[in-house]
Amino acid sequence: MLSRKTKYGLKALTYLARTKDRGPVPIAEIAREENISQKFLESILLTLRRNGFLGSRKGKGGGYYLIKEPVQIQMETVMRVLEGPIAMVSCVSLNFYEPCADCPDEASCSVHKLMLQVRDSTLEVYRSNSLADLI
Amino acid sequence: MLSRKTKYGLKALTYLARTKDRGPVPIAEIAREENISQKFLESILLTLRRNGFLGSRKGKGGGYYLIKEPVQIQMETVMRVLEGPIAMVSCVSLNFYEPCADCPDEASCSVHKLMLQVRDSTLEVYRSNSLADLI
DNA sequence: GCAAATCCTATTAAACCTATAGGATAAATG
DNA sequence: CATTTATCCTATAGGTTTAATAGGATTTGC
Repeated sequence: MLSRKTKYGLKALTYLARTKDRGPVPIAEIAREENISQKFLESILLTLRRNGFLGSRKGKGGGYYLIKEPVQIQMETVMRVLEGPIAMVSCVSLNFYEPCADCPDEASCSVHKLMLQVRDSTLEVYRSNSLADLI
Repeated sequence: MLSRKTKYGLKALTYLARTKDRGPVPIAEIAREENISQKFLESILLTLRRNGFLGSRKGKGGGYYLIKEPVQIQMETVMRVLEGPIAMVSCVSLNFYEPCADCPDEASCSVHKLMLQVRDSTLEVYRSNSLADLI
């Protein structure tokens, strides 16, 4: 299941992409328009900023804004930041690899074999979608 | 992340597919060979039996066994039984559909759009793999 | 100075996952 | 028929994660 964090993060990014000519947008507005708990969204936008997707301005007239073009924001990166590993098991993870404690041999592991295919096909979806494609 | 329940369930099914000519295999053997907690595996095999994948025999010489040919056991079905919905959000789920409470319009929802693609590509992997393919 | 906003940490409440406990039931065997 | 082997079944503990909230500190614009 997709976490709400990711869901809300994607919605916020989309919202900011749609309003990108308007300058900084306050959290309160995004939360209201997208039906998201404001405080929760606050922490999500913070991580998106810390990970280089968003810029922010404090004070009156402030808010969040995209610091890249929507076309340049790949879902692969977004998903890793919000949701974590794309792979369903760590032993097939590209960025978060870890061997399974219980599994003596990856090459002969049925779970490994199946999850590798799932990872590859999911990755292809994320790689072929930028933020611009979601609008 | 894949739950351990699913992981163990897949390993057990694979084990039973490999030993399918030997008749019923006791839980204890599978647990030992695949490094799985026996009690936990017990409950997993129970659900697999209740869902029509396995048969069982009690008492001495008893155990679990496949009641279909490995080729006929599709990963799509197995995954639904063990892991639940294949979709990452309920609004794109084929078998567990539920509308999102916070989302006024699916057609224009970016999350919906992306997750639909992920579901389709994942589904294709599960549909093109039977238990026989994992051995 | 005041209001509007982000920034940041901590805490709670609920849900879910993994594993275990403890026995009930059934079958095979000598 | 007693013993052993094995599944069957329910309940529950313990831990982890997630979602949301609380409460204030800081910065900015006017």
